[in-house]
Amino acid sequence: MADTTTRAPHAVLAVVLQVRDRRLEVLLDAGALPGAELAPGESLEACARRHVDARALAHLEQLETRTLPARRDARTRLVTAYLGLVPSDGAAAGDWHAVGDLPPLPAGHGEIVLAARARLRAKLSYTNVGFALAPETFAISELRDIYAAALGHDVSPTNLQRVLVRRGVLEPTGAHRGPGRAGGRPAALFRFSARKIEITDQFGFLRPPAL
Amino acid sequence: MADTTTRAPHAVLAVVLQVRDRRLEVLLDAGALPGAELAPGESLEACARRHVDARALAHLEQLETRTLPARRDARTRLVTAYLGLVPSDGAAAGDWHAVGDLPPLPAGHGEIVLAARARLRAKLSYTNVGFALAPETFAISELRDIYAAALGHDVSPTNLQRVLVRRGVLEPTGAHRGPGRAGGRPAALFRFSARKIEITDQFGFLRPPAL
DNA sequence: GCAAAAGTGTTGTGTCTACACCCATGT
DNA sequence: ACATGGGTGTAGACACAACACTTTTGC
Repeated sequence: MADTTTRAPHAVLAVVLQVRDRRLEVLLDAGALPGAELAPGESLEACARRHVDARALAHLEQLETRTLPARRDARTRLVTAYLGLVPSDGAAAGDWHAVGDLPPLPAGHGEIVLAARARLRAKLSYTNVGFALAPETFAISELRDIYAAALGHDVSPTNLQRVLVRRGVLEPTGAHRGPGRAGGRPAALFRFSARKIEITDQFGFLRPPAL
Repeated sequence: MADTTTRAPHAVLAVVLQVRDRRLEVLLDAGALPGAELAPGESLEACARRHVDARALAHLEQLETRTLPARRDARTRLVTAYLGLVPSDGAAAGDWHAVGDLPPLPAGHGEIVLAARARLRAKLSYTNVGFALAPETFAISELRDIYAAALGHDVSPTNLQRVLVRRGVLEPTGAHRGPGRAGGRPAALFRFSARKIEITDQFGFLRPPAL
């Protein structure tokens, strides 16, 4: 439309995260978080997907909206940040950097990445978001590596399996993976029973009375 | 500034909640959520406080940003919603309505109120946000009524006290409230040990190894 | 003493951690 | 046989729900 230039700038940034080689990585574009100016009539979510390989995104959610100093003029500049997740076997094209070892970023981008990681860590504990980081099917040891990289601490495969199966988050496929070069028992393959986000641990306390 | 009218409209709405008479209530302004257009150079949070009695707000946090249909023209209209909380003994001036018995609201406002209530309910379980709904000091039975109204289900005073004290959220003041007309044991008065939000139940599961 | 309101004791249950042990495969 | 990697059994810790019981007040 002709009034495009009369709109105050509103940008959408995406923090796209992935686990590869046991590290949590974020997608950068020209040394910054990928993003775009919101076009007239465009939804925020559509804008977030615009500069990301949308097919690879298994999950996308809004993080927060901030005012950032503008790059050129001094006017208030609004930025809405999104968190996107890509499975570890997804098309990994792009400029991925380990979170926690990032190059210098534009003002504010670093904080947004940390907010995204904090959100991911919290949601791994009480939702099934893991599906968005894991391949379609996987062995528990593979899932363990993904959780450990995302959470930043070691995870016991024993308990990971039992917790997620008890909650109904994971289900066995019946298939098995062949053992590696050095032998070892074949690993059972699992899948996430749902591939969209759900809360799996609803009540921290104060649940409603049984009757 | 002279360029005010050239900015695309970005509004900030506030869902201000309060418990009064054992009901969760929301503040309305002229039949809609209170809000304002963002002024140039103004922060989102300052804008949210602008049309609310800012002294009474014990807590304010951002909810989400949406695109809503504009009221007059057909352009995309961005709205950032905030959740504000007022203690039950705060200055209650304003047009308060019971959540769940609201008059017809502008498009989208109803959903935002429900999102705010859902956020409050979740955070009551794993943070100390209760401080923002409760008076400075209170008896457990009073806190019970506040939690029950906000959560929408009955709450046991026995367990509420033990859970919150064990977590270090509540602490006894040592003072007691005189008994009512019909007698009864004097109630001990408590306070929240912190008056800003903290996470009190950090790990739902998968906590880091003990050593 | 009795009713009312508040607080404590105690038991049970569910969910998680930790760790020992058992199973299936390759060499 | 034995090393390697995967899975199961089980005991203990912890936090919360439920409910009975005791304490402190007014009448």
